[in-house]
Amino acid sequence: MMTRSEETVERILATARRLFLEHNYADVSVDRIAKATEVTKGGIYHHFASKEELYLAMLHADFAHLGALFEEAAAAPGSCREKLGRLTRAFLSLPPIERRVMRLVRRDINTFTGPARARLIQGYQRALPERVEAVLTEGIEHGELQRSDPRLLAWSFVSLVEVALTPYADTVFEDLDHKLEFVLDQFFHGAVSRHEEPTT
Amino acid sequence: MMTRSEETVERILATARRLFLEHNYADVSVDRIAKATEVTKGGIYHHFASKEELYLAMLHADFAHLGALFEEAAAAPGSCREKLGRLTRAFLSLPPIERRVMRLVRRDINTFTGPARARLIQGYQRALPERVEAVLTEGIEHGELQRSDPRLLAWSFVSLVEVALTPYADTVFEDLDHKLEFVLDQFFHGAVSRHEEPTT
DNA sequence: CTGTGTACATACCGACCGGTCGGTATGTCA
DNA sequence: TGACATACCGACCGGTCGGTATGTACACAG
Repeated sequence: MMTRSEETVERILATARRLFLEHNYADVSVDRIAKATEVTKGGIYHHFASKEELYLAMLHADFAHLGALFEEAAAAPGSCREKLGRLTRAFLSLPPIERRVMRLVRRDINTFTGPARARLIQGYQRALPERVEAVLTEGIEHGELQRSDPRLLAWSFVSLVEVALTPYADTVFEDLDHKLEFVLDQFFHGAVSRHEEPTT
Repeated sequence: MMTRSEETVERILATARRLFLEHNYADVSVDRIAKATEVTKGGIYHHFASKEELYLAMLHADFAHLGALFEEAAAAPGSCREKLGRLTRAFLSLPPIERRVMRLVRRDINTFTGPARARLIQGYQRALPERVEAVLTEGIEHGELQRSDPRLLAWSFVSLVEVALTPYADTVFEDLDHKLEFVLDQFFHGAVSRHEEPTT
């Protein structure tokens, strides 16, 4: 069972997550988080040493959570494409608020410097791009993919997924399956006209 | 010849560009720009109505400049791939500071709301993604590319170029040509092993 | 019932920010 | 040379922010 303290911390983190997703790091004041959580600023500073620590704690918790999810999706057997498909499906199936956490890093990364920044990047890398990279490295070794830098490919893939997350993309695709197909096809086969017949 | 006023404005814009590239919009105070330009805050507010206007003026000037450059690169005749190649080469050949301006929008976009935000997005869209989209639309009509949403493809392509802009990418590729080849190959043909022989 | 630590609330500080404003130095033209 | 505009300075204001110092309600141990 949760102690009252733990529960308060969770409430603060949930509120902070929501606000930080909607606004800039700088535009979300500690007092604002406090009021939205129905706590006071003093209450927040009882649980967190600084605004920065609160922000980082929130992000790293989500990184750990999402990282485990992706790990599981990539672990099951199958081809490179199947693994990436499962991983991406897991991502796209997340509730929007959790999904968008992964974009926060890219947005607010310049707010931090030094070790905090390094940890932030590392946390993000481990949660998503490195999982993708592992799958791709395997794909290259098995001859499924041509020899290319796996990290760069991983970033390309993640970028492609992010494009599919835009509101505009939702107007293009009927459902998640079509969206997923676009991402995978574009990544694996590119945009050129394909002349080979479908393997009926 | 430049008047003294114009010259000062240019100096302010140049300093602002540098600082805004290095730090968040919120973290760059008007006073900071003033000190770095060796002007006072009052001096800046003589030329610009607000911090926001200063920021937007800087970005839109760059958008116009870069947009014209890309327009020219895409205008010359050739296949879809050749056009994108020229456009991307023009981009990659820019001095780093000008190149990175295009990433600013994505980073600071959440700082603004309402019309300023809309204009910002529009300015960026017109300068880069729409040029790419035009080339791709043509490519689809000519049968070079498979039928797919051109805007989504354009964003995918731009994302791919952005990946190639990371410092890590510089450690992977020997020179600009290899980098360009990676971007184009990945976009047009994807990551799978290609079994067809090279067209000697 | 009393002591003691935890979990907050309240009040406040110092720094800083965007923006204003009165004044001044430097022209430019009549 | 005087009238006026432009370019710029520097002090200042109201407001907000992150962070702190202090008070207090309450759970639980003895």
